[in-house]
Amino acid sequence: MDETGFATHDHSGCIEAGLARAGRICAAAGARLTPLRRQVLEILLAEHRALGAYEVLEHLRQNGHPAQPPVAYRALDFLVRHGLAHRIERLNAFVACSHSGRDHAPVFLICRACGAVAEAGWQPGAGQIGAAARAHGFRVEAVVAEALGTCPNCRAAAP
Amino acid sequence: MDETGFATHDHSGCIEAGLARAGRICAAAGARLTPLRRQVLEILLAEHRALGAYEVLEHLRQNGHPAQPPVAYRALDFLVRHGLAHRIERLNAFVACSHSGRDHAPVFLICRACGAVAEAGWQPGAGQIGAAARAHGFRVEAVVAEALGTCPNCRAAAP
DNA sequence: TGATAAAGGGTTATATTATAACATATCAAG
DNA sequence: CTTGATATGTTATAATATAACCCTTTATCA
Repeated sequence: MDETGFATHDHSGCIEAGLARAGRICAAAGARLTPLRRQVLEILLAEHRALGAYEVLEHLRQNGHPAQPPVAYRALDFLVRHGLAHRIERLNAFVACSHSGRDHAPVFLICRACGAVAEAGWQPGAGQIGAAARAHGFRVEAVVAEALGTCPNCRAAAP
Repeated sequence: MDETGFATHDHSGCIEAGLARAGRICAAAGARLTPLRRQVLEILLAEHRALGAYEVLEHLRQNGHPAQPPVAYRALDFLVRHGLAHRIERLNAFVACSHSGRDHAPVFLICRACGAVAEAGWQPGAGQIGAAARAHGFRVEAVVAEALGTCPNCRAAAP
């Protein structure tokens, strides 16, 4: 499975697959997926929404880890650097990556009602941001693309 | 002038035009462009970059206004609600709007080197975010679209 | 006009998000 | 084993943002 979207699915398999994929990516990159980093990724994978760093910290503490803020931020930073998680700017929060490829440019669909975050791929350089950049002579190095709205599940529940 | 981009231009005229436009928009909307709000807008217009709320606050204080944080945040919130300024999520900062129309969906080009922010219009619903939303059955209500990179001036200066 | 509701602004305190700085521990390479 | 690099633990604090309260100004209308 490359992308989960808002569809319901087997979540335990989803977590296992995410952890396995993370192991492969880190091995290939020569990066160390330590128990702490793995645990933070597991926390993110267990939700289908973005978690704030202090929420992650709370989960760590509930797991018996007496962590201080830098512990969460450093692990999250590692995951983001290696493409295993993404930062959602609009929410000051982090979400597990649900795409396989490295170096993808994601666009996020964030549900206001339930907090779920779907991740879709896109072509940086193509489309309207690319056109605007070319028109201004601007060289794009990173893109933040986040849409807020309502997911189909929540519209079905409260239309 | 509808858009400034990264081109150099007459800045005093730029500020005056922005304030005049703000006056028209507020009059049309029945909103009050009070001296404080006008002053904050003027501070934003005087730079071509995004300013943090505390930077705005610092400018207010230098102008003799003994302001506390809520003063800046409330004025910025007003400007954003009325489309006179935009919040740049990636920077936790605010920039004066450089487009005429109300209810436009902006995309921002943010230069890493000089901090300048250019604003381009776009068609929400069209393009790749719209396509991703349709594919997921997601209803988009607001979009954050921000590109980080280098502007032509900075690439010319340090290629 | 004067009462009154609604909006704006002043101020204090505090919540939330994020990082600097330094000590200790663990790992990988020679 | 030792050494350099990476990771983690810990304290303190910086940076961003808002709650809550009070008073003033503005708009509305009997």
